[in-house]
Amino acid sequence: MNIKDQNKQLEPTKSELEILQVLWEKGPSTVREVNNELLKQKDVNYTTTLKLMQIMADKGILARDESQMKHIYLVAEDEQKTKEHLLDKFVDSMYKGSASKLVMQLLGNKKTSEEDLKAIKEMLNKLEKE
Amino acid sequence: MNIKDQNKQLEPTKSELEILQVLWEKGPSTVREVNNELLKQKDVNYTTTLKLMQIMADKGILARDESQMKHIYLVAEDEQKTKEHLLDKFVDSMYKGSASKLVMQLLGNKKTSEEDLKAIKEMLNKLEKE
DNA sequence: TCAAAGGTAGAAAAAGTTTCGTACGAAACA
DNA sequence: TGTTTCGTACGAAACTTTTTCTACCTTTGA
Repeated sequence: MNIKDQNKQLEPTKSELEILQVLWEKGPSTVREVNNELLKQKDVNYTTTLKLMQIMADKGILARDESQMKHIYLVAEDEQKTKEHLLDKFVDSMYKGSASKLVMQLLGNKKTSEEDLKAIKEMLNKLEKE
Repeated sequence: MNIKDQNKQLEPTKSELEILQVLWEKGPSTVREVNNELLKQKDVNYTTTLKLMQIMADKGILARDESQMKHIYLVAEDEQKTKEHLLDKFVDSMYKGSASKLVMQLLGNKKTSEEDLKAIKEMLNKLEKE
């Protein structure tokens, strides 16, 4: 396995990410459950979701419990770790690794709410004390 | 053109993003120049880069000056705007739109340097005064 | 002038991702 | 028991993205 392949394992595709998000939120689920969630956002066939989740299981992104007829899928990797990796990649590629640049953009963005600002300030204060 | 298509225009693919990054950094360039930069990161054929940039020009992501034999390509969209859009999308999909969650992850990350922390604090102070 | 080097363009192949059709097994139940 | 419902598996089709091949034009310089 070369470096590129290693990265690939850590880089879910767009559709895979949608499924991961459902599983992160709902916890271990059957294909049917995941598909029902996805249906709230978009039109998608049951077998499509099934196929995708099977592929993800093959890749090692998901694990599954096959002891029952309705297989239960769960995320194999740690959610925080995966997000951290994706965030890192994003910061690196978009802001040359500068976290402050990203935050600057975020704060300059109208969509950043007052609450968010407050939460960020509190976080920094807390960090400072440590 | 439907909404999905509009979004698509704003969403460069992975390879397209690599090219955008070069152009953001280096400014208007020829295909050869861009390709040389890309070669520092990965193996890529000249014609591949050419083709990609042609496609991007077709899509309107890039503009080009054809007055000379060596066409000069430049980014058509505003860099900040594009990054903002991509960041928004990222926050939405990964952190359900919560900027503070993203920052929290960023700060918890070992890769966030002291300088970054300092810069972020200053930024917040500045924002507070306004 | 002619060959070599370096450029663009377009078609098509290759690779990757997503979607769908179909087959078939297990459970539920009239 | 038979039929309906709900599940998985698998292959192929459809679509998107990336890469390559080839043709041909322009510039340069021996």
